[in-house]
Amino acid sequence: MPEGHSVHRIARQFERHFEHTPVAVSSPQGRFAAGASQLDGHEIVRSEAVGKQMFLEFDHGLWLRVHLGIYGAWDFAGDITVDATTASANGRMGQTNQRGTDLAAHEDSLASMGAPRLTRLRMSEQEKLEPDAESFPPEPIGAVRVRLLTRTAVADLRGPTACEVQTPEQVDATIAKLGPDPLVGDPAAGEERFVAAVRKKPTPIALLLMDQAVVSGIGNVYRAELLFRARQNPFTPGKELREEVVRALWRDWVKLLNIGVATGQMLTMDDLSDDDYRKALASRADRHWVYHRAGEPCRICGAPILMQELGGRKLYWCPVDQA
DNA sequence: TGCCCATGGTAAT
DNA sequence: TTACCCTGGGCAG
Repeated sequence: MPEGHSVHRIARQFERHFEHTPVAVSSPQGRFAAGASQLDGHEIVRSEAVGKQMFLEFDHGLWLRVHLGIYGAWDFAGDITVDATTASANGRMGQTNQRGTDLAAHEDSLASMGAPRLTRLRMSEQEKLEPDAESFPPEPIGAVRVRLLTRTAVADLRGPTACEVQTPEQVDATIAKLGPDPLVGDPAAGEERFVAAVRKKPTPIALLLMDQAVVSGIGNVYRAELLFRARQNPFTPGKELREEVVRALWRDWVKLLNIGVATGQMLTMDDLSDDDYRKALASRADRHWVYHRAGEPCRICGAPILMQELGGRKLYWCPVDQA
């Protein structure tokens, strides 16, 4: 269930630890045996994320496309590192509140806290790094659809919605169906595509933000939080939104995505006091404006947050601030 | 300890 | 429209 930010982080792991070295590809679970044999022994030459999809290019021109879906996950083990960041992408660099450095220290400690050479990193909606005393490579845990193994690192994929070998043409076709991802291609062009797509549709903006053909990478959490941050009613048809409002939604998505990629967490309350910000980092609870807060008081006006199923997903909003 | 649900998209029906 | 993927966190008991 990772939203877009996690997939970019996962692609970065492959970039750092799996490119330009032969990869043994197997399917311990068996369901990807045929695909694995097409890729086995080749080198990965490129790792890309577009929205919630990830693409690994192999040196003979074939690609592996993976979509984690609601509970897919990658487990990395071996000589790998967690992505320690400077939090520079979260817009706080240079400010006086020290949050960026707090965050960097937090992640550094995770990566270096007596970390042995062999570590295990689970990347799904949350990230967990733990020492791994086992021998290398470790036994697959659970139903491993694909195992990618190099001399020093291993990545196990479990429970994906999509996992298939694609030709370059098929990759192009898949990406062509996706809306813009702020971290792929020209962000300004992405903004124009997003604005045009939203403003011609009668569909409620809450549905458009979740539509991967309109914009890539937004999931149920970011959708709810973006709409609250913009103080927009989720049911307003896209075509009725003022252009400035749609542009502001895109720019806020760019901001939240960058924070997510830098921190590995969906931090959506960036206007908190320093104290509350540390609490939000420390505990997973209470870190959102409206997501998963049905019945609880709005953090701004106190009105009970509403929840309604829309398009098969739960939508949360404040009936007063987003009237 | 067991049950339910979840930060999705695909494919069968 | 519904089943599937078949995991893991939260929570009731």
